[in-house]
Amino acid sequence: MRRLSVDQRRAELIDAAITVIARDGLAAATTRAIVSEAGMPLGAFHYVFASRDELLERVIESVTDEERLAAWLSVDGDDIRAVLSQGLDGYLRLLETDPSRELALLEVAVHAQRHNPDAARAQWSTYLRVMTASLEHAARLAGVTWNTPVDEVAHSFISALDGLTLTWLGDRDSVAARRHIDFLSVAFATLTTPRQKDPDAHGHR
Amino acid sequence: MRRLSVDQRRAELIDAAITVIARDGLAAATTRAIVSEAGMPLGAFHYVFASRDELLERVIESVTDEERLAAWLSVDGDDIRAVLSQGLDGYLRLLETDPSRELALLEVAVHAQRHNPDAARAQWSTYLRVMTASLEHAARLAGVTWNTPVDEVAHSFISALDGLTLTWLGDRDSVAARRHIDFLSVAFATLTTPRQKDPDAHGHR
DNA sequence: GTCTATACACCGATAGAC
DNA sequence: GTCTATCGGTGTATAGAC
Repeated sequence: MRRLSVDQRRAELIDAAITVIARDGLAAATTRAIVSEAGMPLGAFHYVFASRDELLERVIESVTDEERLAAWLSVDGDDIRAVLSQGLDGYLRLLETDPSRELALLEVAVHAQRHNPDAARAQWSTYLRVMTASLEHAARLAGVTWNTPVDEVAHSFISALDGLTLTWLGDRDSVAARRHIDFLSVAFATLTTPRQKDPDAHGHR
Repeated sequence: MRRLSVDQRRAELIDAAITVIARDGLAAATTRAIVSEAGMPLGAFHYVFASRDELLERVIESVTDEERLAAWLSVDGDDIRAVLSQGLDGYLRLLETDPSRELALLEVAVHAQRHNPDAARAQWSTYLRVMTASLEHAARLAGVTWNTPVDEVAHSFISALDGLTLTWLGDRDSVAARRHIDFLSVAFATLTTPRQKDPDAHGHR
């Protein structure tokens, strides 16, 4: 009937899988539930994916952590503490808006950790790279430089973000989460030093 | 043959379930796999539990987060930064020793988040209470007081611990984790102030 | 009370009709 | 290329023998 390209079908199935996992959990995301969500017959599944596991791999890969970090693009201001705080708050708002989606990503990540450690590690590298770029962007905005290697800062920041996510999903306490964000902003701000725009302004020439 | 009390059977099945989940993952923890691990016939399962879900509920309840916090009991020293660092490092060593167990706890927690939010919240309260006590203990050891409400500090600390866990499970980078621990120790130390042992030593009398 | 045997639903995957 | 019908296997739960 409807004639779709293989790539198109793959994309629709990946999308449908994320929807089902977010709504009903990973265990309920059976091949049948996924094709039903996508409005396709069961046969279409194994026509474009070798197995359910292969689909889940593709789900991991498609889950761009950049999504999580999109909040960073809209921040501004010249105070590093405020910039970090805005970025974290933007992410928290994302979390509040769609908690079950974040829970779904967590489920898939934990599943991958056990069933496909290599893919999980690779995804983690991407996450680190994007976070490093975001932190450099934030420092540039606020007119500061990181006084600690930025990839080390990024590691700590990712850890803080993971913790914020897990804790909020557990207690749904947004007030406490925002207090925590304040604490984190101050803590990370101590890893920066003001940047001299012009060496002559402070120089020894 | 062997005559066991219902309570005894329940405890053995819960224990077997944790073993199976740690080894093979939550999805593989079927009733058959669990009774097999416990050395019981399948019929014994539904004799003491109404369903697989009921068992998983009991698993959540039995998973004392106090385990995670046991590391705190062995720390000493009179520098708050060092005490916090030791506590976190002790937990990291626990994580390094038995990663699949922590992964199992994470899987169960995520599952509970979706299938039994109330139990998950209750468990979280316990966690917060124990962490609060640990932090008070740490401050006493180091001769300082928290200058922020201790339950707020505990919330942040749990978030940091959750992040440490999730990040380490993702990248298995112990060097980076220990650098992060140093950062956290310094950051949390700023929330304390030295305590006067004796008012007269500094007093105005 | 304890355990064996089995019912019944649903899983992933495929063969083969169209 | 697309989809229906079905296979073999495994899941939870239970009925009934001991």
